[in-house]
Order: sequence, then structure tokens, then C-alpha cells
Amino acid sequence: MTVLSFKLNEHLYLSDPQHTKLGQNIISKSVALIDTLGFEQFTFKKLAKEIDSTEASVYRYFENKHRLLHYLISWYWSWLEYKVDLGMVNLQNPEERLKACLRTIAEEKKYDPSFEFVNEEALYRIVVDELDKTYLTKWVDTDNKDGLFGSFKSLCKKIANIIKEINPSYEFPNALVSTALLASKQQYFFLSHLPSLSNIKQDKFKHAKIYEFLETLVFNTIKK
Amino acid sequence: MTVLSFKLNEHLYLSDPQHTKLGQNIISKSVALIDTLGFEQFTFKKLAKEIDSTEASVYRYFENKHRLLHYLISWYWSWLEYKVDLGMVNLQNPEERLKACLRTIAEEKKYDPSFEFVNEEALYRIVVDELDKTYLTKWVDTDNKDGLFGSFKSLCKKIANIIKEINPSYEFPNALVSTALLASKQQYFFLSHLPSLSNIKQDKFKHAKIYEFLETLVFNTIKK
DNA sequence: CAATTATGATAGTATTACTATTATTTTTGC
DNA sequence: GCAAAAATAATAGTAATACTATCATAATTG
Repeated sequence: MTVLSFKLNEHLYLSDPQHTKLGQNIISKSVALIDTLGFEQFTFKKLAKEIDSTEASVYRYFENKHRLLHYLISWYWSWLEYKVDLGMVNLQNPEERLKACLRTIAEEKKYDPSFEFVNEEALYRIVVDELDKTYLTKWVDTDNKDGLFGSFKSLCKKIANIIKEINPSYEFPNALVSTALLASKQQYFFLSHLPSLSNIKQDKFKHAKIYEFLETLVFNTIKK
Repeated sequence: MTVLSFKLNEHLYLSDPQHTKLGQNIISKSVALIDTLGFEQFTFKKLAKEIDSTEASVYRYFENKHRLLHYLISWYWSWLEYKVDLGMVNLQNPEERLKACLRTIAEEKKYDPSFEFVNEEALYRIVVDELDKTYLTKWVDTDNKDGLFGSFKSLCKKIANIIKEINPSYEFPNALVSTALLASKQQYFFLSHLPSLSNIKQDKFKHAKIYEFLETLVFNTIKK
């Protein structure tokens, strides 16, 4: 199995966690801890205990827990873009390519052995529950200047370009893509916590249904 | 000017703030404070100072700052539903009614003198910045059981019913409405903080453009 | 006017999100 | 193989937060 890694924005960390055993431990255990505790209840102290290290050591990798969350979520978007690219291999037709994107976005996320120390299944739950906390903060503008949203923007841009190809006169391709990406995770959240805000049941077809919802939403919207 | 008030779910507060001067002060000053500080930096201590009262007194009205946020945001959805109803007066045709809803959702929010101690302009900014924090918590399921999301659900249901009237065979009316409602505030946020995720410029036409975006999204999606 | 209720004043606590310092390992470059 | 550098551990400390508790006083109401 080929082992891969992503080059993420330097402002996301103080010291690159991918390079050391401790850093990799911080990544994999923080995914597990945030997944079980939730981001608010997650602290560097609890993480340090979990990895048999100290708070001070964790602070040498990440400025604070907010930046760590940024790191994990940026990692997720990079991984999703990589999966989106894989899903479009050999497809020429832009409609087919767009469908492949939406399929990748909606599909169930499973552990990917190409990335040893990240549990993508847990990470997806973190994205669903915590993503909005990366930008709904007082730091959003400086974080944006630091390029922390680069991975998400990159994915958005890629899909928006396919939409422009399909219908160059549609006025809101970026808005539509960001809406669809966020809607997919919102609906995933709603179907298990606030089911009356969704129409998708909590069963084995949920990913297929989210795909259907997205496909209709996106393709009908951009239809000439 | 007729003075109105909303009956909100009892679990939102310990003692009804609409009934006393102190309670009304808590509402109006917490809107101002959360708007300027952001929810994370907002504390009951700072609020108490602002209203010349004490932390303990504020805690007699609201269990904690999270429930206060719930209260404010529920108030907002109740107000928006009331505006949505006003906007549909005398309209029979369901397409016209749906357009009126979307117009109300997208339009600029201004101070409504029917509700003395609430600044709707500031409250809308709070909804844009902080709404997601009401449900992206570990308490979402108990909060939901307590009925704290009732106002939002009520508005969603109302609009979803119009969609069902227009196209009874569309499978995801609730998902579409919740997506559209959230998308309108997301795009409002993105256009000023993360403009590359939107296609709407920060100018005097932004509300009209958000309306256009929503109209195309919703009407095309449900088209047979 | 007595009784109830609301508010104010004050104190205290566990936890959080850090910063700082010094000691001890581990790695690396020669 | 060893000195120097870098990483990590151990420990302590701090201001702020999110409360809880108690008691006194003021306002309301029946």
C-alpha cells in the first residue's frame, strides 16, 4: 500500500506533526478524543494524558486547540479532494465529472489505509459536528489571511469550475458548491439529531439519499 | 404602534424575561453585547456589569449563556415567521407565496418597533454568526426533547408545506427548506469573510442577489 | 402590613487555556 | 563515539470562566 501525506498550510501548526512519532500520536489521538468528547470538552490536558505526554509538549505542535481543529479539518478537505480526483479519473464529460464529485461527497467515509494515523470515519464525524467552529469565530479574518481555509477553497473551486463548464451563464457556482458541501454534512447531522429538518431516514440508504438530494439540487439549479 | 410579544418555549428560560424590567434589560443588552463581543467572549459577568446588576440575578432568568442564546435565536425565528406570514397576506398562488417567503428570508433586517427591546438588526448578525452553536453541542438531543428548536421547525414546516403544494412528488421539501434557510445566512457570512465561497459582492444589491440565488435554487430544484 | 418574591452583595470552587522554567532524553553532525 | 542541539518531560503558576451558595435588602401583592 502506497503511503501518502498532504502538504498543509504552514500556519496550521508550529511544528509539523507528520514528521515525528509524538506529532502523529497527537493527530490520531486528538481525532479519537474530539470524536468521543466533542470539541468543547476536548482539552490539551486530556489529550496529553491519553498519549502519555504533557500539555507543554502538545503546545509545541499547535498554538491552541482551535488551530489543531483547523489542521484536522484542512486535512479532511485535502483528503476529500484527493478522493474526488480519484473518482473523476477517466471521465471527460463534465456532467459525469460533477456526478462523480457529488457521489464522493455523499458517500460513506471509511478508514483509508493510505493514511496510517488518521481514522477518516471519526474525522468525518468531527467535520459534521465541528466544521463551523473553524470559521464562526472572531479570528476568521486573520485565519483567512493566514490561508487556513485553503483546502476547502481549493475543493470548492475545482467543483465550481466543472459547473462553469456545464453552464457558463449560471451566476452563483461558488455559492452553490459551498451550499451543497455544507448541506451534505448538515443533512447528515439533521437526520440523526433533528429529523424533521430532513426527509432522509436513518438507515442504510442514507448516503444514497443524500446523493439524490444533492444531485437534484445541483443539476436542477444549474439547468439552462 | 401595536406592541407584540411571542410565546416562547418554557424551557428556554427559568423566569420569563419579558415580564420584568430586568428581564427585558437582559434581552436587549445581551443582544448588544453578543453582537459586539461574539458569543465566546460574552459572559454573564460582563452582561451584569452592563445592566448594573449581578451575575446571580442573570442566572435567575437563564440557566446558562447557552440557553440565553437559544432564547434569542428562537425569538428571531418566531419573529421571522411572523414577517413571513405578513409577507404572504392576500397571496393565494403557492408559487407567489413561496417567493414571498424567500423574499422575507433574504431581505435586509431592520429594527421593528413592534418589539421594543429587541434590535433585530443586531440579532440577525447574531443568528448569522452564532446560530450553529445552538445545535452543534453535546446537548442537542436533550435540547431537542425540551422543544428548544420549535420556532425553527415551525418556520421550516410552513415553507415545506408550500413546496409540497407546488410539487407533491418532490422528495425532500424539509431538507430543501432547511438548506435554503441556512444557505442564506451562510452566504451572508461568506460574502463578507470568505468571498471566494460566494459569488455575491459586498454592496447594496447583496440582499437582492441572495434572493436571486435562493429563488433559482429552490424553484429549479422542485421543478417537475 | 405581613408575607412572598425579586434582587443585590459577596464569596467561593473546579476547570480551562494558557505561560514559564528547568531538567532530562534523544537526535544529529562531525 | 561524543559534543551540541533539539525535543520532550516535569512541574508550577495565572487570569478568566462558568458556575453555586448564602444572606441581606428591596419591591410587590394579597
